Amino acid sequence: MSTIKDVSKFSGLSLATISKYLNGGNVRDENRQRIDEAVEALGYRVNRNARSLKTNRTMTVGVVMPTLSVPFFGSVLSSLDETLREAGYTSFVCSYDFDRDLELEKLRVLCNNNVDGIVLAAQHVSAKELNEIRNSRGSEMPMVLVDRTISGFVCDSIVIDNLNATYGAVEQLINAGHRHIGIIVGPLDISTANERMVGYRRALEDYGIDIETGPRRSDGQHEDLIQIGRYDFESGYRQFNNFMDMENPPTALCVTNYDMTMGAVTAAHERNIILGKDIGFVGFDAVDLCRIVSPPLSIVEQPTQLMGQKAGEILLKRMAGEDLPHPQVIRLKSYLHNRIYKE
Amino acid sequence: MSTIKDVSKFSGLSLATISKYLNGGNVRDENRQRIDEAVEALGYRVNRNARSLKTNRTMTVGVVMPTLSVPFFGSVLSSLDETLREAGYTSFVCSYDFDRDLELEKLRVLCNNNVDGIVLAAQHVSAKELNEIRNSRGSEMPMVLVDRTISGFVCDSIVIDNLNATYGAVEQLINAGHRHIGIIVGPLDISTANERMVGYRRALEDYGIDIETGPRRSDGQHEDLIQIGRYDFESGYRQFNNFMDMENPPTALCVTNYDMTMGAVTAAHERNIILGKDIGFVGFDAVDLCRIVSPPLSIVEQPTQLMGQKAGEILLKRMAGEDLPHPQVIRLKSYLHNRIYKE
DNA sequence: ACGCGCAAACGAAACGATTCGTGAAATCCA
DNA sequence: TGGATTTCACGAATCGTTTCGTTTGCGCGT
Repeated sequence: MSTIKDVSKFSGLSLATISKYLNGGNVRDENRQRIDEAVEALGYRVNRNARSLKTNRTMTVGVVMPTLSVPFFGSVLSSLDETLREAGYTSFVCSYDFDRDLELEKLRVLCNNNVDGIVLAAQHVSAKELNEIRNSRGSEMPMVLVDRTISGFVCDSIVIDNLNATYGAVEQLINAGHRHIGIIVGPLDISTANERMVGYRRALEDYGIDIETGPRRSDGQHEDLIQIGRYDFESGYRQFNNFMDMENPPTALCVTNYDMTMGAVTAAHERNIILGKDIGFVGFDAVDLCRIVSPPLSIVEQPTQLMGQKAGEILLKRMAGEDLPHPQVIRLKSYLHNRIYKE
Repeated sequence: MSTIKDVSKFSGLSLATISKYLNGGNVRDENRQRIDEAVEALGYRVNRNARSLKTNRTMTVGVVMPTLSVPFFGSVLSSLDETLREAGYTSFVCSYDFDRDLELEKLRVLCNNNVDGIVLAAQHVSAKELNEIRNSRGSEMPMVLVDRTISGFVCDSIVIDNLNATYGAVEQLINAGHRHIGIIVGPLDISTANERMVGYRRALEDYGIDIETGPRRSDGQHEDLIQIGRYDFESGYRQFNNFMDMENPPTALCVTNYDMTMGAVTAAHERNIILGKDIGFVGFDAVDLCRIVSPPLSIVEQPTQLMGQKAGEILLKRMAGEDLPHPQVIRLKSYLHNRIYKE
């Protein structure tokens, strides 16, 4: 592999001149040509390691996600990457596969590789650990949380207004006359799941509906209208069936992510339950489905693209050293595709 | 940020000794302690850039995928990452979002960042370009193709035996008595799609069934039993409907990836067609579905985990400098979950 | 007590870039 | 044409490691 020295020898110019030109500086036209020639002839390419050693910048961003098997994150990543790329940064993506230890390890590895910034959809990691990571180098590591936040950790974040997302969904079901409404949420240690549950609770509260409202089981107990899943297909499928197997099933259902929505829809099909007609239904994320299933489903759509873009923009600013008023928290609105069933 | 020099000063030992110890060398017990103390006290962490500059190794692997929004790749990535991680490597994932230019760019960027090896699910890039990339540094860059290959590019690859996958699927349909069988394949510039189509053709051929066999349209023309989709939900949905809208629809269908299978299943539900009963059906990848839908679907399952693992193993060997007999091509068998419909 | 051998510590030279201060050349204007 | 001013090239130091060849020092046997 040829180095800048070789280029220097080949062209008869000094190291400094070559370097300057390569970084966008001005050189005499004649020299520009000689350098170009030399670079071409030698197949020279800068050694990023050497450069980074001097400049303390790698022009890379580390991205850490819970998984890469869920389209939601794929979509966020895609626009995030685009935003960063336009500014000359490359994003390196890691998944921690929902694993606690791996989540921390990936963050550490990225830091050790001197990324210039980090985008993180956090789950298990604690505020203390995150602070440690953020301060694990000279200057504070630029960092943006997406989708999920960690309580107690003050940080730029781009999240969905999850509370109002489910609030709106449930509100719509209430307005359609439902009073006995179930919800399938995700693991409560994930901030989004928790917020979505709160939105559900608050909607019922605001409309004066006791969560325990509705028929009782024959043993006098209320059946639990909040079912906790694991954000996967299986959970949606199983919890939907749980609901339907109740003595007094809810008359409407809200399902709070893509995979679980798919699971619930599948289960419904199997039981010949027409969603939107036989029972009220609002799903999450599955916008393709909502266009295709008939009758169309009501779906909460999350602005994944925007989320990735905003995250990128803020991170870029931080990396550029702009100091914004400290914790920039952007709460994006979701959009409720509202399809009222008509005969 | 403190450097190894600081550690040296703090501990009173020389640079060389510290470095040696940090890289697993032997030092006197007393010194080991002093170094540990110093490292702890100063919060020292090695600078990977400086290290890489000297060693010419970064202990990182670049992974380039067509997209991150498809569970298939997510699953491959997960086991690949695990395999590499166990050997001390970190994998950095990039997606090219099906884009030609981006595919090349990502590869280049990775090379410039001095990854020690590359795993690639290739689509648009040419053999020539790949060779250029592979030789764009002193020694040949270790490289493994997964899932998709590029004709003319000689390289270690882990792929599915796609031909026999569809062959087996179609064979099963034939054995069940079908003679008028349709297939939905992906874009033919993707090697997997092409191979799957060939498998379909060959099965029909081997069983003496003319692809043109079956009833003709009223205008005397045969209708096309090979529909080309784009490997997405939409395609599966649309092409399924295309098939069913034919004058003489096929009596059985093979759908050749996850998203298109989901699309087809959705369309079938909408038309009240029971797959496996009303028409013969074999899908791809959607193993969760096959367990859940009733009657269960016949599904071709691809060994994604194994694929990631094998890719990792071979890459590790290459990076370690082992020279295996040149192009290692591993062709993994898919598994046909065969559910015969019974009343 | 002496020297031998081995293990461990050391000094210094890289690795391949950037950058700062300086000086030479080119350009300008009167 | 000469001096002022700008432009551009250069040398040398530096970033934080690893590593090679050498020296130091410890323990042991006789």
